[in-house]
Amino acid sequence: MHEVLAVVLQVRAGELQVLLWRRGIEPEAGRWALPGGRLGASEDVQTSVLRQLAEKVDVREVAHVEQLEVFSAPDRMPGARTVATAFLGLVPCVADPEVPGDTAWHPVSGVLHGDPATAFDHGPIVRGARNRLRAKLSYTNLGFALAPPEFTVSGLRELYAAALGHRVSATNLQRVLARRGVLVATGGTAAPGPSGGRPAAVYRFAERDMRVTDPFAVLRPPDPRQTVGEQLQPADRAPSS
Amino acid sequence: MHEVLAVVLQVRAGELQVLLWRRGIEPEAGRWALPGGRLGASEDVQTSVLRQLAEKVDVREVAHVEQLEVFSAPDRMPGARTVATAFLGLVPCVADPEVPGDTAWHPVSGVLHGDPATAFDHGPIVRGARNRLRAKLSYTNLGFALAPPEFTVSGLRELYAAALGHRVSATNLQRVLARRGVLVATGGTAAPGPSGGRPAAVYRFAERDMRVTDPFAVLRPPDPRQTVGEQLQPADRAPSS
DNA sequence: TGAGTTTTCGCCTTACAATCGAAAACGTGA
DNA sequence: TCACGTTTTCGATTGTAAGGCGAAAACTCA
Repeated sequence: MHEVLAVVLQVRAGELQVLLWRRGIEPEAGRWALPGGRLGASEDVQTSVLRQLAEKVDVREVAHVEQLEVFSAPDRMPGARTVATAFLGLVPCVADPEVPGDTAWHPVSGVLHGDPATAFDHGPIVRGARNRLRAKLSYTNLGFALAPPEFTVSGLRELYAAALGHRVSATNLQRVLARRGVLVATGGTAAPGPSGGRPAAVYRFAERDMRVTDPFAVLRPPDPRQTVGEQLQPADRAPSS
Repeated sequence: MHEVLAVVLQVRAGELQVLLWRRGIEPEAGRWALPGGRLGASEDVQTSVLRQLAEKVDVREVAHVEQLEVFSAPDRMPGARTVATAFLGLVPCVADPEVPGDTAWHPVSGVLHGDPATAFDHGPIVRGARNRLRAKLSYTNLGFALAPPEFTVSGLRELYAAALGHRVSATNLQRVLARRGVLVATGGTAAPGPSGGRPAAVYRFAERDMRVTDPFAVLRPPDPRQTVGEQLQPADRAPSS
């Protein structure tokens, strides 16, 4: 038996949260589980996870999906042996999808400390998803999947701080992402807050597909034409991990 | 049905090569396939791929194994629907494992151009493995899995050049890896070549387990104690991708 | 108009990769 | 034995990018 599981993450109330549903029946009744389900006969795993997610949230609100890892310990679940392919899904913070009654958002930091208790091996899966998100926020333009279409630098700073779990300098964020060509100024400005202050410039992400922005400078080809063997293929541009 | 597939890579004759076996029976008879096979009932996918690999090469020669990706297109193989979990395996260049008669090493650059022809979707799987190796060579100490226990900088340079597919500066390689604490001088020197020259210093890798050495400087915590939410767990040190 | 607030910009420091050149250590051949 | 070529290693320099700090800009409210 093969199942797919989705770790859907969103920054809500200044905190990184994960979508879980409360199991009503045994085994593990009362514990919280990741959305997902059985892989269908005529779909691949990515199609399957998007289909199953549609039962929990509006799929159009999921801005990015990628494969995480296979969990296959024989005893990871009671009953028939089940292999799980885990996915990471990201929802922009402006979306507020309607969720079924048994489903709710929970802060990731709490879940990783057992609050609330998770079913089966779903806790480690959430940890892996959070680690992947943190890493990719640093060397890709993945922020687009957490941010609204347009935003201010300080708004984006709060998103990054929540997702990364540490302070982020707005000055640096602006400069680093601008130099990499990730951020583009729209020209507009946002209304200042109630206590005044200079109006913030409005930005958007240049692209809304994931792209590696930090080409691991260490061992970069010294000259584009000095590569040996075959040339770089388009598929090589964004390694899945 | 679930199968595991291994992309076993090694630098041989100055070139990155992959271990393939020639299919003798239909379907796809005569084409070259990745080693692997059916997932057993009482093993997880990593155990399974190591077990199946033991039939092709001596497992003790595989210095590093990691999960790549799940391939699950319903029509990826004829017959019963089969989901494949692909793995990357690395063999040090000094090893020369005995392989069965139907099995042989092939240069990755040729395989990616259809020489020799590969079975099913194994071509794209090899491409994914090569891309993963190239990326991780740059920001981890993964070189230990391709190199002999002891080596000279110029020897290591050739390995990196073969795996990465572009020229690598020996001077920079030495300094970058030394500063990161990846390389350690043994104190010994290698015998000079037939045309003389200064004897090269002998180095080894400080660790033989994969470790991320470039902590994505961009959005690093400004101070270790300023992280919000939970602290970093040991499991967070080496994200699997 | 002045005080307070928030954002933005410029300068400085630090870290690291890449390049260049010199010095060190060896073999070969005159 | 001594000059020469070869190969490796080390030091100095340059360029790029990130992080930190503070000043200036732009707004609200009293």
